[in-house]
Amino acid sequence: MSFREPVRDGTGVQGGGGERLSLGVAARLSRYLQVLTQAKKMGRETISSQELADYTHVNSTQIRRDLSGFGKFGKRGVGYNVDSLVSQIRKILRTTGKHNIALFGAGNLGQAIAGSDIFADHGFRVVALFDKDPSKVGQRVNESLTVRAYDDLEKVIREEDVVVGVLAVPTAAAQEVADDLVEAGVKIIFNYSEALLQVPPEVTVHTSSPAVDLLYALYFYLT
Amino acid sequence: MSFREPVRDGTGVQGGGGERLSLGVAARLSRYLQVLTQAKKMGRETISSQELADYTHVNSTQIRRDLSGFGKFGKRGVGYNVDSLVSQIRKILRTTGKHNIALFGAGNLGQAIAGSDIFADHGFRVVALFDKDPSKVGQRVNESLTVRAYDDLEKVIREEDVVVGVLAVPTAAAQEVADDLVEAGVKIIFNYSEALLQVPPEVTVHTSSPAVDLLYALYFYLT
DNA sequence: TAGATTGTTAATCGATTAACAATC
DNA sequence: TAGATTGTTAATCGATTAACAATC
Repeated sequence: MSFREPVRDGTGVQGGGGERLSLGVAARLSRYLQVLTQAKKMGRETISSQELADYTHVNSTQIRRDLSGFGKFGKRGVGYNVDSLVSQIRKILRTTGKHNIALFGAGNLGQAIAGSDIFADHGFRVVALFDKDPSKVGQRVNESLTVRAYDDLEKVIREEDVVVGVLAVPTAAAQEVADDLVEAGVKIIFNYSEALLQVPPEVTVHTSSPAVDLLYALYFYLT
Repeated sequence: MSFREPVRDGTGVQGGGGERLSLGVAARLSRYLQVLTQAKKMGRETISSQELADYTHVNSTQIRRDLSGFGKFGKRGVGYNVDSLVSQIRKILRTTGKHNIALFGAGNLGQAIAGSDIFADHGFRVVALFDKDPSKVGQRVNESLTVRAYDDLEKVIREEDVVVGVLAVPTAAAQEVADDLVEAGVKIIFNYSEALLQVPPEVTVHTSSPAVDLLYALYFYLT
């Protein structure tokens, strides 16, 4: 079977061609990748679709179906090789490269993000940390990051090739930063504040919502 | 997926009776609630299904469909009353009560969570903050929270009626805390570490995954 | 071999969307 | 009234699941 020709079979699964994945498939592949990355760190060599299902809360048949649309990655009776599945999914999601992030807000949350591996593990690099508080500017938060002045935003975004802006600022300040990011040409904004951000249609905002997930889990606990 | 519900009328929509919502409906209602809560804070009196769609990334027809399954909450030509929709959804999700949370880890992330409104806005109250570092025990992190000794876990969980444990601890420490929470009878664990937690089937783990959402947004940006 | 797990099919359920009458 | 937006239908698409042969 050739992977050149775009295979459209009505299942929403495609060959390795040039077409876009559906929203659902892309979201699920990203989740598999997260679990696989961590499994790799823990020294796991193989993982079964059932284990992936336990960790991602996606049905194991769905997982096998998602993966088999792109090739035969598994080994019957054994499972999937963690290493090779990671590279396969990265290829499918086209996220094999490095992508630069600018982080806003050097408070508790900003420092927690700067010090975490969550972004780094997936090819994202925090290349700049901004804060409006002049007394924080110049402060070193880890080996490679120093708090920069907010006024340098546009220049830094351009020079460092930043594609994602992450907002760890107070809710009241979030819209202004978002506006400045849009102005500077950033197309993806990750919002950790509670603000409902107004942005042009070509810009994607993702608002982090731990309480939403909690409400949802609680519903099933209570009923 | 561990939650199966009985099939009703084929539309996935139900009357206001006592039945369980489907996973999808419960998840979406929770998201509407988040946006409505913030809209209320901003002084909005009404909101249209289209605005809700913009903020939640759920189709506006889907939103109207979800809501109309429980009653006629909107006013044609006007939209939905924010206040009344908030109480309606809370009623549907049965989250009108208060629920207590125990937070683990008094580092940057733990302090960020303790100082945020995200949980409080949805009826969750952080009633205890634990840390294993003896030098942090007794430290005050805000008006009502003082870092407690990890050894008091079981006693505090029982006395304070804690239903959710939130892990803001290093990845290497997460499994041990999870085990102790399970032991103490907690059924919902919210995991901010990268660890893949092993828990019994009756316990729900939600692992926060900002990088996953980012990967996913990036895919659509790059293609 | 025996046990385990993939890859795949087929049936059903739920989500998505366009369209539009009802009505505020 | 005129414009806006809900509530609802119908068609289609994607997700979910059980089941099981293939095969490691």
